[in-house]
Amino acid sequence: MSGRISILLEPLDALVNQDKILQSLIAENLVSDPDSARGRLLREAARLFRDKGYERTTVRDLAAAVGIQSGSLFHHFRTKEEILKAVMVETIRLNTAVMQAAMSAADSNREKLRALVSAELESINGQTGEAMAVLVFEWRSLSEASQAEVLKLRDIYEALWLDVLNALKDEGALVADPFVVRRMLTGALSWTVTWYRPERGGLTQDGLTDQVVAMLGLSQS
Amino acid sequence: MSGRISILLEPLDALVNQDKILQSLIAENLVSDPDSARGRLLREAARLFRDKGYERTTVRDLAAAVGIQSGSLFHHFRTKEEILKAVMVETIRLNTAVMQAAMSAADSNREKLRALVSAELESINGQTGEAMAVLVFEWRSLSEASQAEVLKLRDIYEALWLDVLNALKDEGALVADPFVVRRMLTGALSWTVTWYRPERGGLTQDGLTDQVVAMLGLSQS
DNA sequence: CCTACCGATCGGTAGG
DNA sequence: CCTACCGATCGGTAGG
Repeated sequence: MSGRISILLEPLDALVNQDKILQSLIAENLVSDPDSARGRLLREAARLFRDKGYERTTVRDLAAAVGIQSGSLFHHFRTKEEILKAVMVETIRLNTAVMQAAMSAADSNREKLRALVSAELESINGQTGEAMAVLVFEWRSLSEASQAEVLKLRDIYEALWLDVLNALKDEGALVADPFVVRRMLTGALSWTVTWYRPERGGLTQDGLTDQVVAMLGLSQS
Repeated sequence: MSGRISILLEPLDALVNQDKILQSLIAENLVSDPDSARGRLLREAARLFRDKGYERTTVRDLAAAVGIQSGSLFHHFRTKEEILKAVMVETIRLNTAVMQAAMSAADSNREKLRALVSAELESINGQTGEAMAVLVFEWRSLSEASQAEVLKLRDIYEALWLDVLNALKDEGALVADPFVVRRMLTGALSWTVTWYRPERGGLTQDGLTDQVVAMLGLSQS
């Protein structure tokens, strides 16, 4: 599982697999088609929110990013906050699906944890528009009503993590409390968006995943 | 070191010690006296920035928190951003001093790491006005000129962490890369501000420190 | 999806 | 430290 060939193939497999999942979610109307007007707006919004923050991103920035006038935005969304909510809802839906697929492909709990870490790092730092970092850092910009709505989806997502961490605890592989570990990982992984620059060389995303797993005291199996 | 008495005394010792450090920093004009107009404003600003974010905090919020009119703020600070910079500078100065003291009191590298984790958790979640969380989460709200200025102080602070982590790596106690571990810890520890509520019971700050150390695979000594 | 514009609020200023 | 106010910019609207 750690030979030279799998290192080359894994990212490719993951990409193909992720595209299949995306297509089926679009078909079920759970996420927007990236080629639609709505989809393109959400992708640009996610990028802007991630890079400069929700509060510092104006409706004029959002409109300019997709080449329309600011007033035209409100044909698609009633408020700016609704755009933030949509970004979060679609991000979490896609990621939950991607992670469930990655989990079912893994045999051991250690591999499952590695898959979760890897997928979340990809979602936070990836160029594909799924900005998990927005979900984490802009949470308090969401109205309470929207928070409650997104929280239901988040609970499902978090349950994936807790199941694996609890299993590792039962195995004796994990010493610390699974709940605390998950919260620490949420902070640690999202924080990578501020410093991790894979395009500058150095640590690959796979190498970073290894480091996270090593930090937890779990060998790579 | 882990008897019933030390559990009771440690927090008190830490408080007394921290106050001594604060007094000497005030004497050197490195941080503002908490009882001065400037000091009270910075303390309220830190709390507001931490709780609702810099962008969402208006100059009118800041003025109201100390009972003056918004225009009067600009007698003390030329711009709102200057207030943010002052909060960050004074926070990092105080914390560097507190940490250096904690380090010199510790014998082993494991104890030093524990002291660093404990001090940072206190600075992030404490009620004493030293809001490390602001330094982390509002970094991008700082102008580039101010960032460069604060960065010099941060480098000293980060060096404290890297020295201890590198020593633990050399001892064989740490498996992962010290640099990566420190960045992960930055995210993990600051993220506690969003979920950790010691006043609600449950995990104590000491217990949380234990969990973090346990998560890193380092026993409590 | 555009043009034209709104009321509110923002950070900051002038003069005392 | 206050009163009174500013220009700019914000999210959002009306009518086409």
